[in-house]
This record gives sequence, C-alpha cells and structure tokens, in this order.
Amino acid sequence: MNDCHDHQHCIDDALQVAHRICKQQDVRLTSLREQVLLLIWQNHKPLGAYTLMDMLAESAQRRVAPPTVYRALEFLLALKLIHRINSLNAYIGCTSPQAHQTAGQQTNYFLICNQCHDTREIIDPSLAEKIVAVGATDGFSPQQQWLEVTGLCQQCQVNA
Amino acid sequence: MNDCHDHQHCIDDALQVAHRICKQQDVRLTSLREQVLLLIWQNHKPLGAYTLMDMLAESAQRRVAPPTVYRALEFLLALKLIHRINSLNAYIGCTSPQAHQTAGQQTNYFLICNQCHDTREIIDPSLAEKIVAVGATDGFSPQQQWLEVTGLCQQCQVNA
DNA sequence: ACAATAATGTTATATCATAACATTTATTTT
DNA sequence: AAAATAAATGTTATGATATAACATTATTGT
Repeated sequence: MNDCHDHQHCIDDALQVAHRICKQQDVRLTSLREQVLLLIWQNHKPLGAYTLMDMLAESAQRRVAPPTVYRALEFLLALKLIHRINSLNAYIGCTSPQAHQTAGQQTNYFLICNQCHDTREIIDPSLAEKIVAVGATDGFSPQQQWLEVTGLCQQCQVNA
Repeated sequence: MNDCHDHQHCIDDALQVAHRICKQQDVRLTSLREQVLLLIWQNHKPLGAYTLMDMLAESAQRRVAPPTVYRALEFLLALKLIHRINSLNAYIGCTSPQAHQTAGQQTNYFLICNQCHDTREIIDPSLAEKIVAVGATDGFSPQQQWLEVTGLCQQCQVNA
C-alpha cells in the first residue's frame, strides 16, 4: 500500500462522511452496507464483488449471496461513496464523494499501479475541462468521464 | 450511425491497413481474424464477443466457440487494430493503429454516445500530455491510459 | 515429404452480474 | 402497541463475459 497517509484515520473519516451523506439524503447506511464500505476502505485497493463476499463471510461473519453484495455496491455507487474501476471489474472507496461534479458531468479519474495495485483517485477540474474541450471539437456533449491510467506508482518505481 | 463518412471506404481502408500491418509484423491475418475485423468495422459500433460469435455464424457461415473468437480479438488487440471499451465489455475498430503511442504510453480515448452508441476514437497528444502531467504530481509513471466519455453525439443532440 | 510451429477446435469451467420472487426488518399510520 | 406499508435482504436460478487445458488441423521452413 502506498502509505503516505494515516490509514486508520482515512477509514474512520470515510465512514464518518458516509454517515453524514446518508443522513443528508435520508437513506439508510445499514449494517451490511457499512460493512461493505468498511471492507473496501480497509483494503484500500480495488476489490471485486466476489472477493467482498468472501471477506464478509470471514471478517464480518456474514455469508451472503451475490445479489446482496451487488445491491450494497449499487447503493454505495449511487451515493458516490465508491467507484467502479471498469478495467478491473472492481470497486474502490471514493475520497471525496461530492467533488466530482464538474460542469454537469460526473468525472472519475484513477491512477492504478500495475505492481502494488494501489489506486488513487484524482480530482482535477482542469483535466475535466480539457476533456470536454477535446470532445467539443466533435460536437460531443459529455455526461460521464472515466479515466483509468495504469503504470507504476512512486513507491514501486523507487523499489524497482 | 454517425454518418459523416463514406462507410464502405472506411471499411476497405481499415482492412487494407490491417493487411499492411500484419505483413510488416510478419504475423498472419487469417480468414477468421479478417472476418472478425470486418464484422467489427461493418457495424462501426462496439460489439461484444458473443455478438460477434453469432454474427460469424450468420454472415460468415462459421460457428465458433468462445475461445476462438477471444483469440481472434486478442490478436487484433495486440496489433491495436481494435480496442476494448471497458465500460461496455465490447470491441471496436481502431482508426489509426500506429497513432496512439505518446511519450511511451498507449493512449485510448473514446467518445461514446449513450443514444446511438456511435463511438469515436480521439487521438490527441496534448490530452495525453495533460494526463501525464496530472499523474506526475503524485510521482506516477503512466504506461496505459483509457478514457471513456459517455454523453450525446452531435447527431443525437440535434435529433433530440 | 517431414518436422516444427502456429492456429483453430473442443470441452469444461471460471468469473462477473442480474432477474424474479420470498422473507425479514424498519418505518409509518392508526 | 398492533397493523399496514415500505425498504432491505435472502434465495434460487440463470445470464453474460472470459479463460484453462488439451486435441486437432493448417502453415511454414527444411
């Protein structure tokens, strides 16, 4: 893990934000949903749905079937508490659920380390604008943007 | 389809380029591989592997099993004659197979219309540079970039 | 023609995801 | 508090995407 941060603090913070957002939106962060979110944050790497199922069985003593975990993921995705990494079929915690609306679009930018799999979300309105500008050449009106950049994170470059 | 081009010409051209590249690289564009590439170009939209299988059975009178079509796709992907659209689990023809190496990275940028599903590839070195710059802030060394932007193409905005 | 290599065929199965309906839990109304 | 309602989760089955492992066929170089 790319450990340039206090990990426990980061988890606590994410959970706290989640509780706040759910309260605001008047939706329920049930025990299942919270467990899923917690597992995603504890691992701090993109996790697949079936991996999460196994983890729930182990750490949370709760064996659930696929639809159950997918429903929890769907809920968390809708609130943007997590994101889906399309190139990995996996899910990761969102660092700032309110921050990726830029000019009416949903932006999702990730740096994915091929070696340690640490995955970092980027929030950068100037990048969003650049991408909009590129599409505008073709008269395209964007709604959602996904950017997944794979490579080597700083840690893994140093260690190589 | 976003028909601002001569479609047959575009198909012919793509096939010709494919033949040339295979010759250059000394690899074989077999009948199966060519059929798959042709189907992808004829449709001009992202196609799933199983859709391609069905199409092969119909138009090319050739019923094949999944591994066969996946191997053909793998071959075409390796030569960058096609790309995979991760958000759709689908494959699309590449407009200029040599053009997306920018500063040592493979770049894949697409505008995907939510309505007509027309999917356009973008080649834009300045965007690649911008993305590299964004990653550089975190000391990230990129290898591959995927950008998938969904929204409405010009045609579909006009028709709406 | 023969050996070596590459491509495709075949069977089985892994992996990711959802539809449809039953049950349980939480909330609201009375 | 009990009943009615709504929301969440459980359950079963299956759909959709992809690959592993090994057999066979086609192509290439000698």
